[in-house]
Amino acid sequence: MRRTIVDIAKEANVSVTTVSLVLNDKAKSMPESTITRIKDIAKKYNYKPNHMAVGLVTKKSKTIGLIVPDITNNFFSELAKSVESYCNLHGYTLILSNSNNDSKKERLSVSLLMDRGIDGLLIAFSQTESMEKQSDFVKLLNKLDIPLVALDSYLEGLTCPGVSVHHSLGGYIATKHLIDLGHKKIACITGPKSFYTAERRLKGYFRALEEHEIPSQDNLVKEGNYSYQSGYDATVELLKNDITAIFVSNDLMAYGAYRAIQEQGKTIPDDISIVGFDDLIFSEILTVPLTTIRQQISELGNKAWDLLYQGLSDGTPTKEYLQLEPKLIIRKSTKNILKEGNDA
Amino acid sequence: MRRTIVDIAKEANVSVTTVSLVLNDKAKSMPESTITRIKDIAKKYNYKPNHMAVGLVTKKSKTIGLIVPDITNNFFSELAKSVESYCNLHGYTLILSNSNNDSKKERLSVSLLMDRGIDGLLIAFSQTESMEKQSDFVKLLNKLDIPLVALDSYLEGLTCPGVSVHHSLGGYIATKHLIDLGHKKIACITGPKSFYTAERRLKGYFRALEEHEIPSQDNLVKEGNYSYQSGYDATVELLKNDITAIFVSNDLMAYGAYRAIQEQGKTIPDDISIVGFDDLIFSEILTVPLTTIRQQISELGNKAWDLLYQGLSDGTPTKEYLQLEPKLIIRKSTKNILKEGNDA
DNA sequence: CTGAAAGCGCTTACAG
DNA sequence: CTGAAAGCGCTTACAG
Repeated sequence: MRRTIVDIAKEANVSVTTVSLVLNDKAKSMPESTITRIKDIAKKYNYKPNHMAVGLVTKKSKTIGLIVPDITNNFFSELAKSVESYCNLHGYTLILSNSNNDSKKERLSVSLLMDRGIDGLLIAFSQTESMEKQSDFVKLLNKLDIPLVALDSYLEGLTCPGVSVHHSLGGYIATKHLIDLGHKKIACITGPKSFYTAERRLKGYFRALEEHEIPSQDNLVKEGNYSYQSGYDATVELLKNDITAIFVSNDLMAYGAYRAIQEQGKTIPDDISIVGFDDLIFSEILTVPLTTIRQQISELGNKAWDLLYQGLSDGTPTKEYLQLEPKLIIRKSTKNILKEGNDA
Repeated sequence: MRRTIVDIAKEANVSVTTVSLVLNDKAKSMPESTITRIKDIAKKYNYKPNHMAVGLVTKKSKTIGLIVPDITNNFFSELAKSVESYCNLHGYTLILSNSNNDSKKERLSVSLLMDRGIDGLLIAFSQTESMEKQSDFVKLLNKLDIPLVALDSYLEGLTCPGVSVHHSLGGYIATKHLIDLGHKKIACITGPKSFYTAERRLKGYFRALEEHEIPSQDNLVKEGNYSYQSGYDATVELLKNDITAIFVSNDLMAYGAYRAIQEQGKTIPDDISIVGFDDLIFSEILTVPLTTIRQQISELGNKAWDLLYQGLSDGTPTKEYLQLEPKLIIRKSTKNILKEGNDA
């Protein structure tokens, strides 16, 4: 049977006030004997305060919500894992919610979680909706009376802090790597342009080209939807042009590109160099291991937590949007076409 | 500002009792006018009952816990997604906890969740510990006063219901498929034998062999740890024998097998047929798509929820352990070696 | 320094 | 049929 603070007070012959004070380490000058007596009894019964009772009076649930588009996506499960560990470390519990890339479900999740009385909220937005429709959602979010942090995504007009990998820098680094290897005819397979991540990565691609005075060509940029099949399809199209390299906006599409290239009897990296983005575990074990951009997800979770915790502790209300440095992982899918040597 | 039941009672000129009754649809013969008046006011203020207050008096948190070894593993994230959707459907909230394959952390999670006042618990056990050490954990679990269901794993002596894929049947089907294709020299790469899943799958392999009067050979069974590298290593060893097929206990190890086979200049399925287990998304997009055993994870989540819900609703206390039928997905990595045709 | 008491926002016997 | 009141298990001003 679960004991209450009253049970302990009785057994220790003190008031519940005293028990509460002692157990919360708020007892100042109290006889050491009383303190140990109370603590001993609490330990004996393995006393744990009733979470709901505490929450009712303190108005804190010690719970935080995390909304992701799809926990099945490895990026988000890594993120959830990281965030969960930080939550636990600080005595918070994580409630996970999948929006299934559906903005309706996303809004529903927000209100469900709010009704639950979460103390803070982390959201990785699904980005499948037009800006206009989002504007009232943004308004709602800005009015929330709990700290909020945006993960790996952003909505126009949001006033909360956020954190993501520096996607445009990633696109830049990937493209620059190709340029440094002597490539000039560099295509790009981007994700849906309405996605924050895709748009930023594409921007990096353009910037790298521009900086090196390589004119960009519309027909060398194809839009996929981050799926394997779309990577395949885009590559089939792209291969009709005279290209030597492709920057692919995520690894999954890069796998599709591999297939298309192989089917055309061409080889990687001899005929076509490929750089991906994400560094899925499979990228390393491909027959031709994929050169790609790695996102440091656990660091992302760390920063996200820091940002949230700042809000939770009512520190200075940071509104900054952090961008973490992505990392180029050079493997075997890119080749230097200047010298007669092999890869990078 | 968040309204309370008192605010609504005042505005509607009724008692809080009445408001509570109406809002919980427990009002029997009450003037329709009063009901609508109260409901309208509630809607106007977007009233939501304070979750902690309700919980304090009803002793229900409408929260359930899910402990998994590693959410980063696609199997568990699929499972979590499925479970979460059923929870939400029934008005429950899911708290996710990672045990990181660490039984200490697993026990900690259980007590943390219990302290939180969850109404039910789903656990996919990490199976990295000896049976003896587990026995007190089992005792603790059996004493829990909330419904519990075991997921895809089991501990000796547990008295709760559970559900998993019928692993031994999966191993059987996989091996029988190979036998049906004319193979007789069939190796097996198993997972850690201390794992429930690995042990069961291996058992299925043996049963299929036995039923077809193919003697099993110790040197044709290698134990891996479910990792890519271990699949590779095991295959290198196995290839020293005269074999024509391998049943690999999970897809990731099968990928390692692919690499080893390829490095030896052999081809799949012409020289070696391979059957995996899991059906990861990558299995389909391999150069030689992998024949494998698919676990129907969303159904698993469904059944798990049903089992838990039965306990939650205090129905008949089922103690059954359900085993779901696995599905053979035939692709290109297995070949019929009897007739001169091609694959299955 | 300690304890009695109010109060957090609900639900639910129990009277009227 | 309705409402006053007790009570869920805590925390925290406020008196003594």
